[in-house]
Amino acid sequence: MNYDFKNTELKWQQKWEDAGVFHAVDGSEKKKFYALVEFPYPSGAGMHVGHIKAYSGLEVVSRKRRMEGYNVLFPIGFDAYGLPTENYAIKTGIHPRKVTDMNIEKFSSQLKRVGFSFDWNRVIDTTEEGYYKWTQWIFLKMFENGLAFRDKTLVNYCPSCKVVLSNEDSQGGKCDICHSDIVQKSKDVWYLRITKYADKLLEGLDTVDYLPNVRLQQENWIGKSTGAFVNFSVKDTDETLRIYTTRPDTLFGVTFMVMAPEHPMLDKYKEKIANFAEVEAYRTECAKKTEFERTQLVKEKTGVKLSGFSAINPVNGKEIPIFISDYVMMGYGTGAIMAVPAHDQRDFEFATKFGVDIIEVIKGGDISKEAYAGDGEMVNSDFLNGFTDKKSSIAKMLEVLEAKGIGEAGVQYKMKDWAFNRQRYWGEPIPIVHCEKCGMVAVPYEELPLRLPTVENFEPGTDGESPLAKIEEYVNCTCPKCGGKAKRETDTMPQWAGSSWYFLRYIDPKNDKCFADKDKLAYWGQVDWYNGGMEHVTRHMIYSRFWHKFLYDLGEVPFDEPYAKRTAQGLILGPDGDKMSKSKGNVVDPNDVVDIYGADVLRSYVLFMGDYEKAAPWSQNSLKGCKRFIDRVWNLQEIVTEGDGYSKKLETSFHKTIKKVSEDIENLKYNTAIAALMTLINEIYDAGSVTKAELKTFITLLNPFAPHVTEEINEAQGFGGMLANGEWPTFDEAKCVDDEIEIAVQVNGKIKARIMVATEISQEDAVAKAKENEDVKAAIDGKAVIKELYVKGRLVNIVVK
RNA sequence: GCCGGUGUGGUGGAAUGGUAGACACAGGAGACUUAAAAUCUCCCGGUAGCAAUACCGUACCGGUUCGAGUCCGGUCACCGGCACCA
Repeated sequence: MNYDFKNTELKWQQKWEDAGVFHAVDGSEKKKFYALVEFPYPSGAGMHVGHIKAYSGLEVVSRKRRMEGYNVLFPIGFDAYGLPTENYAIKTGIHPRKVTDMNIEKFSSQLKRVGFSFDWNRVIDTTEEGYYKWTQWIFLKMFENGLAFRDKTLVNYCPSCKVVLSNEDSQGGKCDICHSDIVQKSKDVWYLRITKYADKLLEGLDTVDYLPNVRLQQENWIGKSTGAFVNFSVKDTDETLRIYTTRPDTLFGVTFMVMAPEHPMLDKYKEKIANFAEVEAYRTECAKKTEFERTQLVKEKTGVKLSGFSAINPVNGKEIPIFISDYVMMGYGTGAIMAVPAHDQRDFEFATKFGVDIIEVIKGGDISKEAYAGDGEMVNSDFLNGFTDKKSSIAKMLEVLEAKGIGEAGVQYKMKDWAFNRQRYWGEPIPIVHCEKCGMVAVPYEELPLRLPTVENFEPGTDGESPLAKIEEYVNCTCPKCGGKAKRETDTMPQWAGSSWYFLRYIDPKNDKCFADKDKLAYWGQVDWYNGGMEHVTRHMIYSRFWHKFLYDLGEVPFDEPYAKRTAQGLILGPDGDKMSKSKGNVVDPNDVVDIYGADVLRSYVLFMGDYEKAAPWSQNSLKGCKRFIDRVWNLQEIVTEGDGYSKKLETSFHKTIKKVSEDIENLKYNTAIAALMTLINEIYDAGSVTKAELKTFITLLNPFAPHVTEEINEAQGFGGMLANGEWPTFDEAKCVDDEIEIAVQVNGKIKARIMVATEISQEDAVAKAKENEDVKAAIDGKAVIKELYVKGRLVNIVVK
């Protein structure tokens, strides 16, 4: 009997849709479960099997939860704003709207062919007016609350093309298009003040259940450091040069200071700095370097010593020189550092090259060779000498410094404010108007959405302007405040905007009064389980946690953390072991697999191929193993016999398998769950027959993995109903153990025999029985028994001498 | 450089400190077939042996333990994240 997967799969997909079995019910009496997968970016290339793996994990969990009686929300949508679509539009002249619709169409059909149990009534598209209206709304709330602001930054700029370039497009300091030298140009950009939420984002990690690795990456990204701010006075001025340090214990070792070349104090004192021309030359040199180049470690230190401009070390009143160097960044700390060459390798390299003194203040290293960054006894440090252990006494040390007015405790974060604009067409318009009189004015809420105008030409403008800047009827407007002439902001939001709150919209996707109804938000609450790629755990997840916490502070959402639990799947590599990519030509299209083997085989294979959290190469051969398995499941119908309950032979195996599959699904161990079902089917075939009740249990356990074939068997056998609405099997812990088991017998830890014993055998009986074995007898013959151990259900170990 | 993770057959991978290699792929032998595919049966870490069996074996070196793939210390390799972060 051949299994016709093609027609069967289509048939059940239709039946599920007709019956609406996967629709989440708002406010249902049942317990709720919200499973979230990262919504895809609908690219022209279509989906690859990696997407299928990413969704299959929670697909299995969702199907199991429904059978366990939960009201499950398992939605899908499309994160459709972004560069690839825009670039495709520029190349082909097809409007991004049209391209996006086509791609969404393609992705949807691919997803539907796999039979995912998504709630298709709640699909969202971030580029739809009804959606981005609320993205703009949240932005305006941030603007209103001072979290969205404009500031200057340095960008890679090509003076010839008059275009702002990304780091990727300006490698080696040359423009990718015209190959002329790139310069760093100061530009006004939008920022979201995510740094204000740094501590909340960090503390929130204690209240959620993320994979350890996910948590760690977020902590590193936020990069909190504790230390001190210290004020150095500048000689012959009233100026204070403020620095941040994590090592206030080394203050007596400070022999010079370094300022970032962009430090604003330099311009303020250009009259006083005797060699300002040299400073300017160095700055020009630095401006040519891209951020990428500047952060390369392996280059030699460069810099300029300021003449006529020096500082006073506040701990000992000594005069010390000030340098400028590009190893100090304007973007971290205060843009200036105290240099301690004896105990910081970078300062050491600089001091060695420029011939500055190196003073040891912590014993333990050899400062003639390299800087010593470890702990040790403090020396040459006058009133700080008593503080021997830097970790426990740093707080007390700060008290002393504070009392003397030298500095105070401080905190710094590596995380920077979020640069929130792009000079691109295909993104959410930033709803701000620039008025000559009133400055920046928010577009009134009732005018949202501020629609993205339809244009013919999507090329970015010259001088780093958005394509929108060319559309006069869009740009020119009246100020909502004073009614005078004004110009619209023409930049759009970055790709990360729409995805920062999408999980909230699934809760109430069609609401046009608010982003989501309060009662529905209260009912669905947090996302119970969020799964996605490791590549999104820093930016996307931190950005969305930030937005969510902001909305919580506004009283718009009932929980401060959006995701209760976060896991991540490993990549599917190409058959060659490389990362799948179009350029390498090693991409596997799920449609091809569904055509040849069917959706159930594809679904089973992506979960069976290995540890869900690890990367694994695609293997067309291994796929066949899953095909055989599905066929063998179908063919169980040939050996089905009448009869209720489990047969004597298989009862224990069934209880064990129910337990194993149930637990493995909860622990991302889909591969061993499927393996357990394969083991069970092998046992069934060995037994030669399967009862109806057994078959029903088997197909129910397999249903989350292979829903189509199991529904078909369920129907063919007249079991009634749909498995999608079925009940998850239960097991009896007492029935998970066999009466008799095989245990190993070791002598001095080496296995000598294997014997069958009753499961509940006592230590004495087990040891006695072991000693009856001929091989064991031979091994212990004539030796003194020192110790006898019995590990229940595992082994006997006899230690002899 | 710093912080994580991983290292097991020809391959993907299993193993609460307790029988290493479950499950599957590939390979080999056989059955069925005119033949092939499909299916079914058996074998399948290495060395020696006809075999029973013995010894070796989870990157490498050492330790703890009756017992280590698993725990501890060190080394090497690969992967991921951060990175002149003061």
